[in-house]
Amino acid sequence: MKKEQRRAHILESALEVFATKGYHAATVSDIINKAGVARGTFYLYFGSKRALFDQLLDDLFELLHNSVKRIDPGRGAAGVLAQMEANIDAVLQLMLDNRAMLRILMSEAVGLDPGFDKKVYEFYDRLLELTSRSLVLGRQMKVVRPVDTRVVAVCIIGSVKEVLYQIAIGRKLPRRDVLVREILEYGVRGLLEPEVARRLGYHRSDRTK
Amino acid sequence: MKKEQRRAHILESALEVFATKGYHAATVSDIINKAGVARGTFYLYFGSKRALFDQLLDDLFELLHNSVKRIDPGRGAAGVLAQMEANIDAVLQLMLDNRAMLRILMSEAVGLDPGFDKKVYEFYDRLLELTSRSLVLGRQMKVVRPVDTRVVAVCIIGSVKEVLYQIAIGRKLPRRDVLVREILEYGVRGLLEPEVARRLGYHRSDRTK
Amino acid sequence: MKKEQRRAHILESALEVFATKGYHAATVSDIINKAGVARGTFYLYFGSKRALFDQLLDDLFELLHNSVKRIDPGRGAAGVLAQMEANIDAVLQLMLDNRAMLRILMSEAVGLDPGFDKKVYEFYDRLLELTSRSLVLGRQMKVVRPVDTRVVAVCIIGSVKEVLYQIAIGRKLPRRDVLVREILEYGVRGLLEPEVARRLGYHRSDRTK
Amino acid sequence: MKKEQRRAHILESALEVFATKGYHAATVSDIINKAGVARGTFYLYFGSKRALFDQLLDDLFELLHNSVKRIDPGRGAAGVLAQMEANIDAVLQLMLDNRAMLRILMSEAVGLDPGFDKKVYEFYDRLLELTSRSLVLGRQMKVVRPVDTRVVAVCIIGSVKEVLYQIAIGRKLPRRDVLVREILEYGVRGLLEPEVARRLGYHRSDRTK
DNA sequence: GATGAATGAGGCTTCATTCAT
DNA sequence: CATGAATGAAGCCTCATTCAT
Repeated sequence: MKKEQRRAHILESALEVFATKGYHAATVSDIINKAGVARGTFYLYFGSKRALFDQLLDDLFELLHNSVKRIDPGRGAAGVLAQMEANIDAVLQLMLDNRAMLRILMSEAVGLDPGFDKKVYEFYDRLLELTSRSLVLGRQMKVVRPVDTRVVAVCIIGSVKEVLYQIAIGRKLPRRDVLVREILEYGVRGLLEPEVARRLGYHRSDRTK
Repeated sequence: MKKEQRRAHILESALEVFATKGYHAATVSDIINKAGVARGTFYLYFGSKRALFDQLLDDLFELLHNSVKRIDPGRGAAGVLAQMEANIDAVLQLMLDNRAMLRILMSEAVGLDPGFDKKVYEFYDRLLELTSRSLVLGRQMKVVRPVDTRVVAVCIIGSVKEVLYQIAIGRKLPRRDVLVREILEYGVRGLLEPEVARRLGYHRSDRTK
Repeated sequence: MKKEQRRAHILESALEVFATKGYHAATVSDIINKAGVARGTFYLYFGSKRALFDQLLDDLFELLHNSVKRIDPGRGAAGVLAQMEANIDAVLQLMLDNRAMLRILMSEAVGLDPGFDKKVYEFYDRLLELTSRSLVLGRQMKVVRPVDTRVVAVCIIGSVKEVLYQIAIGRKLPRRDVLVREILEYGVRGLLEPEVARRLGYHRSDRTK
Repeated sequence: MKKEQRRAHILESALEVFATKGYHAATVSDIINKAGVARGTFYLYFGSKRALFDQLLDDLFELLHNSVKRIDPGRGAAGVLAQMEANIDAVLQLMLDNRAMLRILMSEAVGLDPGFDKKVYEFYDRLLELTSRSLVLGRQMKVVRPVDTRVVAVCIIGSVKEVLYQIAIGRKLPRRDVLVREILEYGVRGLLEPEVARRLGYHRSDRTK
């Protein structure tokens, strides 16, 4: 039991160090100093700095994955929207409550090396898959207009990611509830005034403008 | 003249190396080998590896910035949309034509260190500023419904960025024209069928659902 | 009783590990894994990895020493030869039956550090002393021709050692009885045909060729 | 040119360090301190401590190999003996003139790791091959009595090696000329007084004692 | 200007040994 | 007695940068 605590403690310390200095600038010395353990202890629990970061990333992805629920179409269009909202809210809440993890996801886990890239790629793959599926579902329910679901899924993920990224690099944005609402509305109703949309030919569902 | 060519040659070589191996994995040796110059020569043209990367990033940001035109409201709602489309198209074209730069932007320029973050932050700042301004303009023209322009600007940027990111990490997405259309339509008209939007109360422009 | 068994068990395990991986490449972890004891237990029985190896070497040298009997001159020239043969045979048998120890002797005990060298030096010293003494005895019995007993003793030891060394590094050599016979005959009668030796002036016992 | 000198200088310094402290105990710091070069310079010339030692060993083996000449049977039995003497003399001279190399060969190059063992094995292989061939030649010339040439070749090499080994670990032995004579005579005429050999049945060339 | 040999700070990792339980 | 988690000294190697030619 003590071991698991120790391990968790080192992991936490490393998380903070990585978030502050970045993966490359962070040294094992930084981590063990912060954790207050000996050098050897570090390697007792983690095979390498890289392996520890791997672990951190896996944990983060698992948390994120768990906070996103698959859409249940059973409750109609309004229900689907509510579920989408809940998902966005959960992701934002998770990441905003843990800025260190946010920085890891948004900065450190990017372009580290092919091995990491693969892991990140696969994570976004799962996320895109979930999103795409929801869009296809929406199409079947005649709720979503004809779109290229692959591309639009990317746009949706991108909106959430960018909000988080901007927060990660320090930009001040509104409170979480506003963020969720704006992201969602931007996605579902778009930017135009209904009246204008109609006038510009955006009132039909087909692609022939 | 000769000097400027040499400098450009080293810069190009470095771009490829950084894009292939990433900033940290790329060594000065890699760069001078690719460029075919001596080690000392490298430092004759660039103060440090870091300074060279700075230069590369500045160039990239300038290119990107130049490919985005400020929206001219004089040509009405349809004109504004066309200009937005042109901007998205220009950015995609620029980056798709230069995968090395795309990789730099999407991977290497992220989370390098606080100094770089500032540069990147400022770039996105200018971009967000432009986008926000367009949105405010749209509001004034009564074309855009009431939104939090700061947040929505982030969403728009995020959509474009994510499309580019997914391409950078190797995902196959449709041709550029499809991408532009989908991004734009996702943004301006949203996902919902007009009929559904109306039913769900998304037909009014105000926020009181 | 139990303690002595445990100690012996660790010693055996270490012997195998050292023979397989070599002294330096062998870690205490390797040894305790093979022995199935805890790390602390190791240090309960042996002061250090080095001390254990010392022990192993002492045991080996004692075994070897015991397998070499002092020559009894009482039984004439033929008896002396038979005793020499028995000694060589005993050493070969001992080492061939225990390849792990052979490897230790031939590889690991060599050039470890000045402290070990002393131990090894002293072992060979005793061996050379025994051999030299036999040669001196042979001279007194007028059986051995005039030789530099110190040097020739080294040659004799060298022949046996090299045969063992070649076996240790994996060379296929004939069965033990052939080895003993060849080593012995090489030593006592030399290489030349008696007729040739006579012709070349090797028939006299003195040094004036 | 300067580079080759630098390289040779580091090599020499390393040779001394290895001879004094042994391969494992010797650190790269020891070597660069002795050579008076920076750490990086070491790695400019040698990929690793191991690679440098490899080089040292290769050089040594080449020197040794060059100092051993293939026996020319054209000059009769006496000529063959003279050539054998010359070979032994050359090897002893080479090694005695360079105690550092002697220690490397006798101590450090033994049992280092499988890679090194192979190199050493192959060196002795070539040496044994040369020696065996000479023995076969001697048999054909009816100069050498019937022996197992493989085993006897090992004995011959062993005699020379052991003399060198004993010197390497610090034993005082006679001057080189005495060593050569004793080794040679031990090999060619054996230990017995001709008279005794005859009496014991060692006067015939066949194996039926 | 151009070259490339030389530098050395600093990083990661191993592993023999200790000691509280 | 036995355990195994913890320790930290010490080693190897990399690579951005400098500078004499």
